[in-house]
Amino acid sequence: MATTIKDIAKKAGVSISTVSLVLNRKGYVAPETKERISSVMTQMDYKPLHSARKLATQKTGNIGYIIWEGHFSEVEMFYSQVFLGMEYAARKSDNYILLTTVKEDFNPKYDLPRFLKYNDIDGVALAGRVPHALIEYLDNQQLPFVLIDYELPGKSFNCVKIDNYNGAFRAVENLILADKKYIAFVGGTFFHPSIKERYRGYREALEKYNLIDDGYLKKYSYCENIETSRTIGENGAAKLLDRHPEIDAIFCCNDTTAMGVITGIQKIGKKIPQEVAVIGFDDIPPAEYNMPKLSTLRVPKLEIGKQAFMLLNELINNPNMAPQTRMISVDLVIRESSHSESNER
Amino acid sequence: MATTIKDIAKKAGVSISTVSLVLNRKGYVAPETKERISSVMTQMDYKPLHSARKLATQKTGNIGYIIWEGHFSEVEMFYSQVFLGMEYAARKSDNYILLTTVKEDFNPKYDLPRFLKYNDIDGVALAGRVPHALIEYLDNQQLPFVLIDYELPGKSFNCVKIDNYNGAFRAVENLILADKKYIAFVGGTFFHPSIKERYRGYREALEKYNLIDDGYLKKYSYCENIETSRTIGENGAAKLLDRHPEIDAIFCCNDTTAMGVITGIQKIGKKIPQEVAVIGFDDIPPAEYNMPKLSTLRVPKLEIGKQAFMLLNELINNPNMAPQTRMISVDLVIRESSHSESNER
DNA sequence: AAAATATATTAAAACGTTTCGATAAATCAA
DNA sequence: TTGATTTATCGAAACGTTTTAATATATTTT
Repeated sequence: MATTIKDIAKKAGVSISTVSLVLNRKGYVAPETKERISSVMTQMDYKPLHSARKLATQKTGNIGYIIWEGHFSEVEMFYSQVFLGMEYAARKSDNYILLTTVKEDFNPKYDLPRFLKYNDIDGVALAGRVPHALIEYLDNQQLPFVLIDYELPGKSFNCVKIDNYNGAFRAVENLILADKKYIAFVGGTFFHPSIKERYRGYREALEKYNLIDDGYLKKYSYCENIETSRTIGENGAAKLLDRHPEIDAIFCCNDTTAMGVITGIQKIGKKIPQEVAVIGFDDIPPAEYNMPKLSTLRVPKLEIGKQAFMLLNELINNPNMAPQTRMISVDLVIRESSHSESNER
Repeated sequence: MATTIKDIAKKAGVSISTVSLVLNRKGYVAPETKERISSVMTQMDYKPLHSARKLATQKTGNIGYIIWEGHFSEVEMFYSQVFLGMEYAARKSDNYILLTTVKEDFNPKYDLPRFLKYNDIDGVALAGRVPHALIEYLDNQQLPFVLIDYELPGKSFNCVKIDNYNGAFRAVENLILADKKYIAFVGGTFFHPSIKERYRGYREALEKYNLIDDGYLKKYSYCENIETSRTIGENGAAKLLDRHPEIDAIFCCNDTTAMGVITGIQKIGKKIPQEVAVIGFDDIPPAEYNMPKLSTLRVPKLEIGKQAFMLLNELINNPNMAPQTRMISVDLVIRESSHSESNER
């Protein structure tokens, strides 16, 4: 039915091998032959059969993308952008990305994603916090994998990380230079190393300017030990501002939380950013459309996906590569929810 | 390297064909032989090679899932759940879902998703509003496809639809029975037939109870002709309540908008639901965690995905099937943002 | 002019399955 | 007992590529 390489060969008056050569841009083939073959290919709308190619080359051409089910449903704005980044990168090469989720009570014995169970992938990307049992499994299977925005203390794996520490530091420093004196932190679960790092950046910026004293962190930071969400932000802002009305800025562990913080502040009736400034982290799509527009640290999510893909590709072609970690830096983008430093003076 | 069907055959002392038969649960094979082969398979951790299978069966085993890029980034809470529903369904069969996005200025001549360009799929699911040029292309190519939560006036395609009309009708009726007198509508773009239908349900419920007069809709409905989002809700609530303080309930075209409406109302300082009740549509994950918790129409997103997958499968196995549309019904779930009918009396 | 090298093309094997048709043994119907 | 049917197994072709090694011609080097 569909045209095959044979049809092309016949019509172009050459052998199958030659057609294959031009298809793969390999070996020597005379310019005029190449030209003729190419034109026959487009003319006959030839599409090489994926499975046949993959069978011959002994690659699957697939890359797995695994994420917690909860993350995908709730924090997804972030990780689905990363997914898109991988997808875009994959478009240029010959790969498909298979996205799947994994349950919170994952057990590698029973719940293995199909593409792992059947070995239908050349490599795997793990997005965000992910079951450790899964990481272990991949490590044992010698399957190439990269961690995205996650790491395991002690172990050194291939990973793509965000420069959380410096981003947080810069944000808080910006608030300080904008003359804010009581800068609070609102965040969610500390299980995630990224959140930890953001908190550290916050703390150390305060230290640098000697703003921190014994009780400071106890007073001014609010964390609920669940996945970060808008609700945490709203609760946090309410409680914090109630107990400590002197707070004039809040740095949030991410944008979702920050948007919650903003509605929390607005309900109390305080002006943003004049009375309380807010800075988030991530720059997810709605941050820009929020009212007021959210100041935040732009994490280049597509770029992260791209880097993950490229790293994974290297790894696939060179399985014995030494583990590599790529650090992605972030940009402070000041919008309406905080003053820009320069506006301030 | 990896064990092949040959290895299994040799070790089990049978032919390749027999192994294939047990692998595919086909034909006659003696119970004890089957048993022996099976145990050899698990023992040797045999994983049939996908590409070889697919080459032999002449199927790709892939299904494409296409969505507008903007939709995926913003309205994604909804369509990504539908995607998950397909993924779950696909897990039980032998399919992978390839998710890809398509740009707003899509042109089938240049921007064709790779899996379409190379024919790497057996069928395609189109999520939500999607470029008409794409639908046309698929139709011409005779590729099996289903529309999810979308339809084209005039043309009859395979699709999975939400019972938008009845859902909206029931929600508004519920508000009426809870003694609300001035029920507004806030929504986004009418390009999407689902939104249109929700609006129609709203209107006809009012008609049924004779609440509607000449100027009603003009007065009480607010729509911005862009993709629906939180911002529309906030703007809508602000303007509507400013001009018409008598409004005591707002029915929203979807949850995202409804959550925006809620913050809008809260900023004005009105009590929800006592002064203004709010009902959304979709029941996306954050609806439940909103403050107050959002009353809404639960759309079974996973079920939609599942139905789409099943319909697509039927279609793939029987390409000449008459176009079918499956209507998925919705449930009214009353939470804190509106009174339950019974609470009211 | 011979030898070496670069260019151009191809035949055939290989990749790991499924499936068709053949064969043979076991069971059943007459 | 014979012939038909069911049960069980297998050999071989087919699926559409890539790739290796061989062959042939053209070009360059000696």
